[in-house]
This record gives sequence, C-alpha cells and structure tokens, in this order.
Amino acid sequence: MTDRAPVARSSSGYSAWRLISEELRLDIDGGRLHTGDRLPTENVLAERFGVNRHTARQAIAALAEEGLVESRRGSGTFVTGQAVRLHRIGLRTRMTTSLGDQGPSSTNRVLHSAIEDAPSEIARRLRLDGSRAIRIETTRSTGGQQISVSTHWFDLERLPDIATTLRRTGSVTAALHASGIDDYVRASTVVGARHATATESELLALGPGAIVLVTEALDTLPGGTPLQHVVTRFAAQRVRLDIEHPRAD
Amino acid sequence: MTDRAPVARSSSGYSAWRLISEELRLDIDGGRLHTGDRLPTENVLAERFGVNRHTARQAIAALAEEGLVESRRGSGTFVTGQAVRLHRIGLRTRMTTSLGDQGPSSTNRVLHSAIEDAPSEIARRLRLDGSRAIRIETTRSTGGQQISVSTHWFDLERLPDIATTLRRTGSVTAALHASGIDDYVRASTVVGARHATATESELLALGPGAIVLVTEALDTLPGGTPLQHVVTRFAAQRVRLDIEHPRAD
DNA sequence: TTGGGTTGTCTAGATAAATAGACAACTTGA
DNA sequence: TCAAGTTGTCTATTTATCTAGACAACCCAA
Repeated sequence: MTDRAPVARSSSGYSAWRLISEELRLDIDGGRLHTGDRLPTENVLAERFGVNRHTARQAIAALAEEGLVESRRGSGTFVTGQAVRLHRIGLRTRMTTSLGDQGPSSTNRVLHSAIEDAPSEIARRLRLDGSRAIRIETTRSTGGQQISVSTHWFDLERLPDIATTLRRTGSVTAALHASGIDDYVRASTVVGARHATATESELLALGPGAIVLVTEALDTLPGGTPLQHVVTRFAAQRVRLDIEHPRAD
Repeated sequence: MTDRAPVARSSSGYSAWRLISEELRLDIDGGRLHTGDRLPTENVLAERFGVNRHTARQAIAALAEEGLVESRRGSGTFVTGQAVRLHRIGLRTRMTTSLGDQGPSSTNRVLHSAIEDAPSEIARRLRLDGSRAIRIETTRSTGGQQISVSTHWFDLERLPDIATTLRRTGSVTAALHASGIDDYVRASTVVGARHATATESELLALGPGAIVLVTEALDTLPGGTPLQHVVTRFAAQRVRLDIEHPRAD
C-alpha cells in the first residue's frame, strides 16, 4: 500500500493529481493492491499525500477513466483489475507468437510504408552500402488493447516486396517466409523508456505524457546477415518485457 | 528534428513546458540532434508547439538544468551532449562488470538491510518455505552519476552473512563468493517502466515524475537453486538495457 | 562598424490548477 | 432503523502556470 512522503510538487511540470495517480497505479500493478481491494478513502489519500481531497479525487478519476479502479458512492473505490501483458524477448523473438498465448484476437496493422534513405546508423547496421531502404510503420493490438507501434527498416534490394506481403499477411515472419526466408534470429536488443510523443499517445490510446518502453532490435539470418532493424514502442502501463536467458547446458 | 503537432495539453496533468522538454529530449537522445547542434530558436519552438515564447524558454531551462543543453545569449541554445550508458543483461549479468568498461570509478553502496518476511510472490520464487529473508537496499553510481537503486532478497538460512559481506565488499558477486558460491546465473528478467517514486527520484537525483526502467530478476545456482531476487530501478534518462542473445551454435 | 537575429529580464494580465468548506446521496454494519 | 462513514457536487478563493508585450544585452556576419 502506498505509504510514501507527500508528493514533492515544487513546479516539476507534473500536476499533483498526476503524481498521485502514478503512485497509486504503482500500488496496483506492483501487486500491493489486488483486484477487488478497496483503495484508501479520499480523505486518507488526501492526508497521506498532503493535498486537498479534491486533488486526490482527480487522481482517482484519472485511474477510473482508464478502467483501473471503480468508485462506488457510499462504499469506496475498488480495484477493478488490469492485465499487464508479458512480451517475451529472446533469440527467436517474433511479435506474432510472443503475445499470442495470453490474449485472444490480436492483430497487426500496417499504417504506412515508404522507400527512403535510412539514417546512417541504421544503414550501417543493415549493411545497406548505399542502397535504399523500406520503412514500414505498424501497430499491434490484442484483446481490444493497443500494445505497441513499430518502425521496421528493410533492405530494398534484398526484400523488394516486403511491404506488400507484410500488408497482406500482417506478420513479419510470414512476409519473410514469402520472400524465401524460413528462419531468422534476434541479434541484439536494446531497451529504454521515455515519455510517449503525441503521435504515439494517439496510436496507443494513452494519455499525453504516458510512458513507452522502447526496444531497438536487429534481426538477422542464422548466419549473421542483417534482415530487419526494428524500433518498437510498447505502452508501458500494459506491457512488461520478459527476457529469455537460454541455459548454457 | 522535432516536427510534431502542437502539444496536446488538455488537462493531461503535465504542464506544457514539461511536454515540450520531453519532446526535445527525444530529439537529442534519439540522435536527431547531436552534440554541438543548435536548437531551433525560442521563437521557432514557441510557434511549432503553439505556446508562448516564455513557455518554450521554460522547457529549455529544464534541459539546461540537467546539463543537456546550454544557452548562449545572442547566439542560441546548443546541445552539450549526454552519456547514455548501456547496461548489459544476460545469462551472467553482474552489476559490477556490466557498466564497468564504460565509465570510470563506479561504486555500490548499501543503504539498508533488514531481516523480514518476504512477500508471498518473492518467497515462492526463492523457495523460502517459511524461512525468513534478508532484504538489502543498494544504490549504484558511476562517473558521479546515479545509475540505479536495487532491492535484493536473499534466503536468511542459506546466506546468513550476506548483508555484512555485501556491505564490506560492495559487490554481490564478491559477497556470494565469500559465502562459498563461485558461480551463479540469471534465470529470468522482466523489464517494465514507470514514473519514479519520490524516494527513487531523490536517490537517483531525478526530477519528480522522471522515468525509471524496472528490472525484476532471479539469480540461481547453475543447477537452478534460487539465490537472489532483485528489483532494480534504473534512471531511464541515463541508461539503456542491452540484452544479450546467446547464439545457439 | 552596423544591423539583424538571438537570449535574458521585466511587467502585467488571463487562464488553469489546487485549496477550502459545506452539504447531498448513498452504503454498510450495529 | 439509525448513525457513522463514504463518494458526488456545488461555490468561492488562492496559487501556479501560461500568455502578451516590451526592451536590454549580446553575438555574428555583412
């Protein structure tokens, strides 16, 4: 249960109710408050965080709007539960399978594709040698919830049809298969976190200023030939990344 | 360079200048603005984000206070650069080595240790079977920058002296070695992201509302016997997690 | 040297967020 | 049934943030 110092709000750029709602969210998906539990009363929260009851109410209202809690007049505010999904990251990371066993009906959608010159860093990783690249923007949602948005980069010469097949199949694995690639592996993954941009907030149905987990990864053929550079932004409030540690048996 | 829609700030709980400074930070550590580059002028930024020049100034001031940019009267505001550190996560993840090759003088410090009943979920993962646990809070900093805070859980019966040896050596690996454990491996790692709590912000010298990357991991003996459950919160603005993908050769 | 463009600083006013208090509507358990 | 405790709603006030305009201090290139 939340039991921390009053919210420090000396002009941090964050309103008091936002800071409080984030603390409460922590208690909920940190496991200190379970589905069905009653939150502390508005008066208790107000006192605990050193704010007025109305401010505490606004924090609760924000969580209620997300469907995380539900207030009932006369009796209190209750955790309605939330599903944090696990996305597995490992040697054979594939979007389509990693979330599939948890949620129902999940869909990939291609938003946009274009032929461009890749930024130098990406061109280097894909070993483009001056050839152009295909950039594809996709989103993924499962169980009615937006999970992630991705930017994929492919070598235009090596995979000229990847955009159309990806648009048709909705799966990178299937699209690569259609291009004669039966297997690929994850060569590197770097994880960071930051605030969502306005565009990301819209695509992922997040409040502005919400947090995204950012993975930047390179997929290659088993031999090491680079295939895909992909940057994925996950809605941090809905996803945890589960990292695979293969045993060196 | 930032070229996005005006900041949507319809009572999001985030002030306009904070949203703008986060967008600018993105341009900087996303590689669109390099060290030495000049930011757009205050008037341009104000127009681009649809705010008053004073609001744009406040966004810049926040970045300047972090040392990310530097304003020079008459000529403009320039990126002073920033070091994002890579923390490697893999089968043999150890704090002491993973950041060591990048930065100079890095130190681990034990803040607190106590003998407690572990939360049920952690007790299960450590297979405590009713025995008590040792909880140890540590911080890590390198090159004068606070990197992370961790909460470690150990089995009291199995490792009764871990707190004192950890306090003396400053290294989990060394402390385990002193208890006769020469090797251990990372069994699982789950990564998430959220806003920092007030305590974390203080320990990591972050502004309130800053973001932490949270890893929750289990270390075991090579045979699978659980040793340590550890939750680490990294300052997201200073750290990226670099995930190891061992090749199945 | 000069003029245009940049950041720094000041004043004032408008808008939004937080505080303060009161009371109604409702639930629950004694 | 009743009393205590809870959330919902309203008004008013204070405080913080954002806007608006003006001008000084400074840099730099023509």
